Amino acid sequence: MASRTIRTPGIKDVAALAGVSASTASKALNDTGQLREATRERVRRAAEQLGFTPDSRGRALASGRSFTVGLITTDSSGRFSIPIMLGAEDALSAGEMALVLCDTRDDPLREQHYLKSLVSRRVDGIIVTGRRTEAREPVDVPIPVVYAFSPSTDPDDTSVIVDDHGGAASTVRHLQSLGRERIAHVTGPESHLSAQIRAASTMGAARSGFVGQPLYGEWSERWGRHAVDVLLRAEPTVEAITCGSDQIARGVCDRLRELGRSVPDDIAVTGFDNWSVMALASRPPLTTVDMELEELGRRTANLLLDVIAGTPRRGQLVLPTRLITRESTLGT
Amino acid sequence: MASRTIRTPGIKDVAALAGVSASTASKALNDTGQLREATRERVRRAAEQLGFTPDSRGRALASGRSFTVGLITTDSSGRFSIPIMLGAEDALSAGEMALVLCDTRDDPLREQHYLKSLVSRRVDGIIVTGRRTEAREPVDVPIPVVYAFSPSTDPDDTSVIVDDHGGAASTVRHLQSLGRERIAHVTGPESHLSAQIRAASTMGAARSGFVGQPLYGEWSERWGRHAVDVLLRAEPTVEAITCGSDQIARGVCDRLRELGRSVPDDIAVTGFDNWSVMALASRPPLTTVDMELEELGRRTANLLLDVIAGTPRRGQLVLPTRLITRESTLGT
DNA sequence: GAAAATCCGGAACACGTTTTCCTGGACGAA
DNA sequence: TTCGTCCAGGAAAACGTGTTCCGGATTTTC
Repeated sequence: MASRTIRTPGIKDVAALAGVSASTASKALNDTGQLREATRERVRRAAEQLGFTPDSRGRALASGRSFTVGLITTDSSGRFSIPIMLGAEDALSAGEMALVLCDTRDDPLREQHYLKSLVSRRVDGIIVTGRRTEAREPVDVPIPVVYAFSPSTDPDDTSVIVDDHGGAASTVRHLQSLGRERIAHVTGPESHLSAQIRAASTMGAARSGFVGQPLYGEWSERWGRHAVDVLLRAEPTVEAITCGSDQIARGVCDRLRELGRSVPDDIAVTGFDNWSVMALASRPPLTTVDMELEELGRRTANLLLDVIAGTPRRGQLVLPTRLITRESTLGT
Repeated sequence: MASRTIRTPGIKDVAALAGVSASTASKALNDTGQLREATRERVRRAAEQLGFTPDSRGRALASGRSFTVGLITTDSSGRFSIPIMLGAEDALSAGEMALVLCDTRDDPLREQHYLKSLVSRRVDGIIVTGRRTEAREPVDVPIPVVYAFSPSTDPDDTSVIVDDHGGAASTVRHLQSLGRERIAHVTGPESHLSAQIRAASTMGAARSGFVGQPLYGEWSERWGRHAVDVLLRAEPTVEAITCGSDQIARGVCDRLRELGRSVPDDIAVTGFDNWSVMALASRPPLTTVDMELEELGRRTANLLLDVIAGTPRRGQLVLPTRLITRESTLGT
């Protein structure tokens, strides 16, 4: 029993080595209290020598905060949640906050479980994000919550969302500035709010230039290709096609090329998402709308930090999108 | 000063309501100690009535564990880290463990920072993952660590890696079973270990049937398209092309179709990764190798739990891949 | 030289839980 | 009745830190 298990040194060990009390050591390391500089330095050296790392569990207990926030996502496999997550993590880590990840896999039971776990961990706040732009039921926890991408149905909650409307309108204005008037729109399922909004905004911006009706389908290249056939049969004079996603736009480009129509000379095409693997691999590369999701994640995190700090900002914050112009409208 | 700020109820509140001491309440709720069933029930009811949620910070302090593990990833935007992360999170959450996410963005400084933070949080263990299959420097922390995807250079560390060799060989055997003998290989940069290994294994499995040399390039559709031109010029009699990634394979298929060559009737094609957005959108859909990364994440997490529990399993664990057969080799 | 102001550092407590040890009572056996 | 055994539950310590308060020492002031 001579040698006990080695322990990571605590503040008491540091204090002992420096010849002071634990409380003095705490003050020295946190630059608080009234201490002689010499003492401070002595403690610092002792801490360094022992490789002291403060135990944040103790700190959390003492401070009443955990310096942790939870991220609840209904689908982290999706390409929307990921950048949001990364942006949030980035902003939080700057504030010495850790992010614990909870993927509910769209299961309400799992969500309840995770919420309970986060409450139990006394996280300082929670970010809730989803895959759709439809508003979602607010979560019921005694902890600050901010919603990202999928807003809360309660308008008094804090939500950060994408400006689908502005994004769609920006593609139309861009095309109009290039002299394209007759504009069509191909997008995903009509049941998706984002598809509806983008379609409505596109029609609104194109005004009388809009040809036919929005073509609703699915978020796939296959649908994009098929939609071209449908569209050209009905509206052979179309000058530009705005698409609800880059996948659709890529399908549109592929089909147009197969039909011998030049993009953008004959018909200009725009996408939505700036999903690089689609937008850049498309032939030609796509002019598209970047939702700046990573920035959205950062903003969300900072908003959450504000709420935690006691200065909440209620309501929906709509973040602007950015138009990325490439060959599919500009040519080479 | 009559009413204090509302607090979330602690175990003492539960104990008071049930008319017992805090320690008794703890025993009742944890099914430990010697208590009358009636007392247990009384405490449970009190806890429920108050909506009591145990504070895991206190528990962590008392138990010496934090029930938290860290995940260090050098690139979480990449499509390899994500599934690993999700698999790990899945396996860990089953064990009531939380996962804190640390994206180093390939910056050694950030990595150091995160490691320090995780040590400070006294996480029970750390998972380190990367974007490449090359071995990486081990991290230096007094905490159990398991490496996923990118193994540690120290063979005594615990690492879980993908069977690149077996995956490549499985595509060749599949093609041979379909009667294809003359097999070529198009892959990414020769500087990438995974490209080298997949190429070597392909050649080894194809034996004398291998035509020419492996074509090294980049992980892009563009390179896949270009490689077809190079290959057909040099080896017009090739019967199958195995590719180092689905992106390359998709490019290969596209170019072959443009040249009027049928896939798979004239030339069969295989990919690698089973990246659905590539493999399924390709025309035709790709036979490819699924690295089962989510399973890899789960296995990694379970291995870490073993290490934490005190039964480490040292060395490299090579996880098998799964061949997914689709029209690019089978036809319709 | 004495009183007052200032500075430094330590003791004690708080945070919320678990765990170890202990006590008082009930009960059975001799 | 007395002793021993067993059981239910309480008191206290432990985990590691931050903070508040307080006393002693040193310096300043008259």
